Formats: sequence, C-alpha cells, structure tokens
Amino acid sequence: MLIIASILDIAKLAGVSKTTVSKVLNHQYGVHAETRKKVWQAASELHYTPNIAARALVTSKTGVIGVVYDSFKSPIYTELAGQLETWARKEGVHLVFCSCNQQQASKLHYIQYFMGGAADGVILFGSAEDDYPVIERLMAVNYPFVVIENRYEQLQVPNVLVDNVGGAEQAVRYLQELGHRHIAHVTGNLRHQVAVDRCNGFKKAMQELGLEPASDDFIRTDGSIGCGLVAARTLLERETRPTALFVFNDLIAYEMMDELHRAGLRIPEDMSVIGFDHLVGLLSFKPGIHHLTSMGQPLREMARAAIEMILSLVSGQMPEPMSQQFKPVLQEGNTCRILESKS
Amino acid sequence: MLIIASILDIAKLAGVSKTTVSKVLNHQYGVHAETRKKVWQAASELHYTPNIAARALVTSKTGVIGVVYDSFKSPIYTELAGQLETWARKEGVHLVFCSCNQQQASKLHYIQYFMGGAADGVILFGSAEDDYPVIERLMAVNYPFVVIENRYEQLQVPNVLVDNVGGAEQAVRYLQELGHRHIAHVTGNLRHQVAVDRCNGFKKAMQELGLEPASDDFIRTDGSIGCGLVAARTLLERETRPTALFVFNDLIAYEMMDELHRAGLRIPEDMSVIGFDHLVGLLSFKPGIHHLTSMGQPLREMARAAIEMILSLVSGQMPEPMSQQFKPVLQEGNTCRILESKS
DNA sequence: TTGTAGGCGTTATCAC
DNA sequence: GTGATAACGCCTACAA
Repeated sequence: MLIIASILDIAKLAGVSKTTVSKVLNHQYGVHAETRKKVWQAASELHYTPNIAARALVTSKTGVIGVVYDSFKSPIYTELAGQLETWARKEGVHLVFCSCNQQQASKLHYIQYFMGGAADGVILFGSAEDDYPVIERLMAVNYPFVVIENRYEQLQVPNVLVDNVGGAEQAVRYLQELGHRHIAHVTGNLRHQVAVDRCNGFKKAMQELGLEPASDDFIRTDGSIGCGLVAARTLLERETRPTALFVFNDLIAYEMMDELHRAGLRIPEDMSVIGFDHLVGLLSFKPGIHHLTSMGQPLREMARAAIEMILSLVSGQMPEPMSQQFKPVLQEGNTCRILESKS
Repeated sequence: MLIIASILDIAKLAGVSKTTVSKVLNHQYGVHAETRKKVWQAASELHYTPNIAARALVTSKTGVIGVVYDSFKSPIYTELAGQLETWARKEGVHLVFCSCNQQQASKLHYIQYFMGGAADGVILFGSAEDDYPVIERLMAVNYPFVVIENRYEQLQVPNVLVDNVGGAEQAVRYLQELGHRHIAHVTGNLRHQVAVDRCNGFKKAMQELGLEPASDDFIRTDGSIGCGLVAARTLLERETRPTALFVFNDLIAYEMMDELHRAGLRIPEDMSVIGFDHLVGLLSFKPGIHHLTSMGQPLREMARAAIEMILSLVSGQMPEPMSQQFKPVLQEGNTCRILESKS
C-alpha cells in the first residue's frame, strides 16, 4: 500500500497544528526556530511529498506547463523540446510532454488532463487542421495556450511560427542563382499548414522568377517515414528530370538522396538538393559525403518566445506581440552545385 | 480570466444536485433519461472539463503514468517512447513524459510532481548512479515505479533491462568469427551502468577468446554528442590500429565512421565497425553506403513489459517476474568484413 | 507565535 | 431517482 504522509501526519508527529506545518513547509515567517526544526524533522522522517493535486485545487497553480506533440518521431521536434526545457528552467517552470500519436481522441484527453489542474497552460505543437475543435475548446474557457508551427486562418491565436513561405522562396531563389531553371518540389503532408506554406512559397518564387513548374514537378508525399524512397522512385521514372529539388524537410531529403545514390545518381553532380530544418544534431553522425544544404529554423529563439508567451498568458496578460514569426536561415552544405549554363 | 465550469455550475444550470450531475458524467445507472439529457446539455453548454486534480484527491487515481527521461536527445529513447505509447494506449492508460536534462534537482521535482497526485506511477529511464536517493525515496513511500535500462546492485527494484553484457559478448564473438583478432572497444559514459556492462561484456568475451586487449584498446568517451569525433582522432593517432571496433552505441559509431572516412579510411575495408542499438528509424534516411552492423534492442517487448509491470504495481500487485531481461539481436549491415588470415 | 475554520471540485455514503 | 453531507490534502484568512 502507498504510504504517502500528509501535512496532518507531520502535525501529529511534531505535536503542532496543520497551519504551522504548512507555514514551515512554505518557508513563511512567523514560526519559532525550535518549532520549525521539529517540523522539518518530522517531514523528512515521514518522507513527506506535497500533494500537488490538493495544492493546485486551492492555489490553482502548478508551476508546470504541458506540451502536446503529435509524435516524438520528428527529430526537429525533439530538438525543440530540448530548447524549450532550457528556457523553461531559466524561468523556473517545469515542462511535461505528451504525444497523441495522431489520435485526436488522445489529444483531447491530454488537453483535458492539463486543463483539469495538471498544468497552468499548454504549448501545442504544429499539427493537423483537425485541431480546430481543440483550439475552440481552449478558447471557450480561456485556458492559456500557445501554438507552435501552425496557423489557423480564421482564428487569432497566440502562436510562434516560422516564415515557411519566405523560407521556401529563399530556397528557390538560391537554386535559381546557382543557375538552376528546372526545379521540382517534394511536398510534405499537405494536411499540415507547414507543408502547404512551403509549397506555396515554392510556387510563388517560381512564378516570380518566370519558371513555370509543370504539374509533375510537384512530387507529393505524406511526410511519413519511408516516403522519401517512394518520392525518389517517382522521380527516377521520369524521362526528363529537374536539375534541382527543393524538399519539404531534411528527413525526406536524406531518404531521397539515399535512394538516388543507390540508383547511381551523384549528388550534387547529377542532382542538387536543398532541404528544410537543418538537422544539425543528426548531421554530426552521418557518414561523410553529404552535408545537406537546408533552410534552418531558429529553434532557440522560437523556444524562448513560446515560453515567454505562455508565461505571460498564465499570469493573465496578453502576450505582446500576440504572434511571432521567425525567419529561416539558409545553411549551406555541399548538396547544391553551380549549374553552368548550357544554353 | 479562466472560466472553467464546475459540477456545481452544471447542477445550477440544469436545476439538479451535484450528486446527480456526477452520476451522469460518470455514466452511472439510476438517473432518469430526461434528467440525464438536461445535464449533458448544460455540461456541453458550459464547456465542462473535469478537474482531475480534485478527482485524484478523492479517488487517488489519475489513469496517467509518468515517464522520466534524462534527456530526449537519444533517438533510441524516443523510439522507445513511441513503443511505450502504443502499449499504454492498448491498456487504456496515458503517458506523460519529462526530461530532467541531467539535472538531478529537476528529476526530483518531477518525481514529486508525479507522486503528489499527477500520476499513478512512474517509469524511470536508464540513468546515472546518482539516482539512488530518488529510488530510495520512491521505495520508502511505496510509490509504484519501474526502471528501464538501469540496474542497482544493492537494491531489488522492478526493472526491464537488456542483457548488455551478453550483447557485447555476442558482438565480439561475431568479429572474432569473421577473423578479427585485434579488436578495440569504444566505451560510453562509464557512470552509466549500461556502458559499464557493455564494457564488461567486451572484456569477458575477449578474455574467453584469448585475445588480451591492451589498455589503449579501450577508447573512453562520455557518450555526449561529438564524442565520436574525438574517439576517432584518438584512434587515428595510433601507430598500430585494431582491425575492428566494438562501439558503445550507434550514434558514436556513426560519428566515428564519419571522421574515419574523412581521414581516408574505408569501411569496412580498412576498419570493421559494430555498434549497439540498431537505430533503424534513422538508418532509413542516411545517405547510402553504410548500413551499420549493430546489436538491436527488442524495444517493443521492453515497452510492453514496462507497461505491464507498472500497471500491476499500480493495482497493488508485485509484478511477476520482478525483473525482466531481454536479449539483443545481431543485425547485420555492411560495416564488418571478413578478415583473411595473413598469418 | 500558534491554532481554528472554511473552502477548492470531486466522489462516495446514505438518507429521503 | 434524487439530494444532502462528508471526506480527500492543502492553503489562507482570522482569531487566540
């Protein structure tokens, strides 16, 4: 049987009242040094652990922020988790994470768990458009939340985002400046706003540069593990191939390069590739050769912004500004080559 | 201001008592269909969210298990997180994760958070020897917990582990069968039991095979990101090099291969490498060439065992058996070559 | 300096 | 079928 001592137990053992114990435990003034010592003595003897559920019930504060993921699988997200941790620690709050593995029902459960007193607010990670009900729920009761990497067209919510459109444009322009004219785009899961934005950025830049992409220059994927292989095979089957690829993210890009390599294509000689995310942590242990050129996300700053926003919301203020957007930064590797003009 | 409705609010709106509302919400019998409808109506109107803190206070059950990590950085751990999720869902419980980023104080805080009513039990992830205080605390109050990938010599605790000693032995034997005689071991952080075990397995197998490793055949690392580079350089400086490496884990192995490759060594022609963990998820997007031979961990089974154990503990029974050990499985890639005997 | 009493939102017991 | 009432462990006036 669980034998967790309560304040009452301490009070009995120390021969004082509950109030006195509470005061001592919370480091408040107005208790005799002698008494204080007795209380601490009793507390440690009983291995006292405060019942935060009960405490939260009366103070309605837990000092904890919940973070809701779709999945822990994506390395860029776990990277961001580390950054969030860092800032949270600096601000003196704690973070607990959960992953709903794409199950909307689970997501709702976790949100309710947090709303119901387990956390003071939540950070929601970029996810599907099916999130509207969740968001509406949160807004209805005015529970503090911040969204990372996801926009909701009709709703004005506190969010931290990356300029995916701009980043995509920048990637295309970079390839164009290297001399590429025929550029294809490998999409992510277009049910996610992130993927839509990067795709739109690609379209926009191509149009502005007068490079009309053909319909088969959009290679669609669902962003799942292994989708890069499929995309690569699709590409390999074509009779005329682009000279460069702008790929939704680094994971897919790596998978594709792997498969293209296997088919005998050299990178960047036969195909230039630019990704998105700049997964440095992982890059460090990948056997040589390819250091993927990629649009990097300023994760540190994003994490900081998210923590600051949620904390101001928790303390009852509207964050200023309500929404922050960060610019991706091009990180050059060795997977894009200068194309000599052959025309 | 937060406006979360309570049962009392619903009761007022529906014109019934708190008790009745509670019964309806918990799907209990003995309420008129009419009344039930009214209650649900009022609940949804007020966006009712149950206060799990208050509920936990009276039922002392949350339906949630806490999982405490040292860090989310290790891919093998996030992989395991996914597996835990899967089994937890099957069993109808939810999981929340936290990472203490090597900060012992943080770890204690999270444990207390969970013990104090936020979870029914915790799963502790393989970590440092400094964990004894935490474990003792948990045992003192009889709070349900399971340890994954960590042993405590003097304490008998419910744990799920991998036969690291046996796995290391198997790796060495494999290399020996391929003809290798001079094998070096790159260690992990020897403050972790896992690293000590794999090192001991290496020693044991070498001894049994009559291959006495020299003292500089142990290349020590602290397991942190980038340590593989350092290890590789240490290796490159030596005048006589081993023909094969047994590396603590895949991450370090990849880093080393990267650096060795850069220095002009070919793998497996000039150096055979075997790792530990078999990070398949990551392997899939690594540009060709090297598919690391590695000792794989049966994560699915481990996750299942951990969930089952914690649940039986939560329900008041001792898990049977108290401790489960799983055998690593050799996964052949293309980083180990057959050594022709030159003697 | 210390103690008493009330209430946070929920569930459970037991009358009505 | 329904509704008081008491607890769970904690904090915080306020009284002694």
